[in-house]
Amino acid sequence: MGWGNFTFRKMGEKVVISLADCFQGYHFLNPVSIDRLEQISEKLNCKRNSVLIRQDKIQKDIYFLASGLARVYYETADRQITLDFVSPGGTLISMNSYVHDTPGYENIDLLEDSIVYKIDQKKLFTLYESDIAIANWGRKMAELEFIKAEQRTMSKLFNTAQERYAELLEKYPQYIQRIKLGYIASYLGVSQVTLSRIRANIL
Amino acid sequence: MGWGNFTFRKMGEKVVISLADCFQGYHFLNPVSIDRLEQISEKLNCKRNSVLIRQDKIQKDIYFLASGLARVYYETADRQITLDFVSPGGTLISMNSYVHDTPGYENIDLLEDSIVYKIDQKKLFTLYESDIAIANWGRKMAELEFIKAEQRTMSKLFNTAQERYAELLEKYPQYIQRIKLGYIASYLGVSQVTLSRIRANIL
DNA sequence: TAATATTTTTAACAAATGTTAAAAATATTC
DNA sequence: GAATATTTTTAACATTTGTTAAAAATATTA
Repeated sequence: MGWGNFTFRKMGEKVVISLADCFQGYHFLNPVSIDRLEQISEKLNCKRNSVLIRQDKIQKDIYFLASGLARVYYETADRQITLDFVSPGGTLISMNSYVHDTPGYENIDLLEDSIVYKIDQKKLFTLYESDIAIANWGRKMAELEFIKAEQRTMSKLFNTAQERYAELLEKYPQYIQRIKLGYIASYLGVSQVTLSRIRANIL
Repeated sequence: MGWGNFTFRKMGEKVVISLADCFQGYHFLNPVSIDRLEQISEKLNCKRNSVLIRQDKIQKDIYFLASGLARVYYETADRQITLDFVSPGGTLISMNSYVHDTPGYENIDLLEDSIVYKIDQKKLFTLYESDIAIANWGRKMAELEFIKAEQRTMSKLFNTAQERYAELLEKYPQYIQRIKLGYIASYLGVSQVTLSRIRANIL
């Protein structure tokens, strides 16, 4: 998950990341193993507002976002909290579902028309048992996703909402303008009213 | 720590987890692979208040806590935030350091005299390349640590400090009484004064 | 056990943020 | 492009939590 590490082209141009680059984003992989992973992948064209993963459904498969934009959020009866925005090259996964075959916590929606690759979990688990390069790639994926999640946690613990908003603006101006303030506010951990106040101070 | 310690000794319940059980906590492992892991492990007897991992040092190795109690925390110039308490059977790791060989975020101290096993990261990485069972065990470790961290995040996002304190009390009554309120307060994400108010309400 | 040090609770006040509701701005649809 | 719907900002007020400092309780040391 997370904002991909890929540099953006000119504003307005649509970023498209290849599936192989999504894989290699975690770890070097030899061509044979890449081919094996591609064979258990399926390309999907999804419309804006599609729901990829729902917290009440078992969603074992992994998605790689080739283009578009996604939002990851948790939900209770009365609240919805945005955990992350994911840009092309990023991974969309409900780790709990992927690991335990049970419903996870996260909902994942697409905020834009997107291209995603779906990897069949069952077939991936089979590859883990037979291909040590893929097993280590899968290890690396979990490790790096852990670190990304940890960085988000750290940022939320130690930086003010104002600092984090400024960071977002600087790092991803092209996306922020397309995302509803309510989503951003819940990502920052404040109410939308407070985010409006922050914006009024900054601008 | 008088009162808590007394209770503990009286109950005669010092928990000790074997190294093999620490390993198997993540995933089944065959005896041959367990043996390989044990060969790169070192048993350490550590005193209360020992520092295992410091955020400003590279600490690549992993520790398994066989007995005792540990605290994981992040620190800045003006604040210290407790992330987790770890009880026997748990793993002590600075994931960023373990993965990237760079200083991580976490400090880990022992709150009690403890027995820990240290696993040499370099040798572990070598095993990952040659033993597919260990590679998948390492994958499982990262995946399950991710899920544990996610659960902590979820709990902090959706439960009140009061609810989380009640949970702690129920889950680790024997430990909580031995931990300073300041540590618990920062784990809950409130000031110590607020935690005192919570306790006054509950009791 | 007395003396000292540490930890926890309480009190008073200040500051920050949430809530509700209405107005303004912007986007979408026909 | 006008009408409608959605999103964002602003205002007023209430509530929560943090801060500081002192008192009380508990633990440690000699």
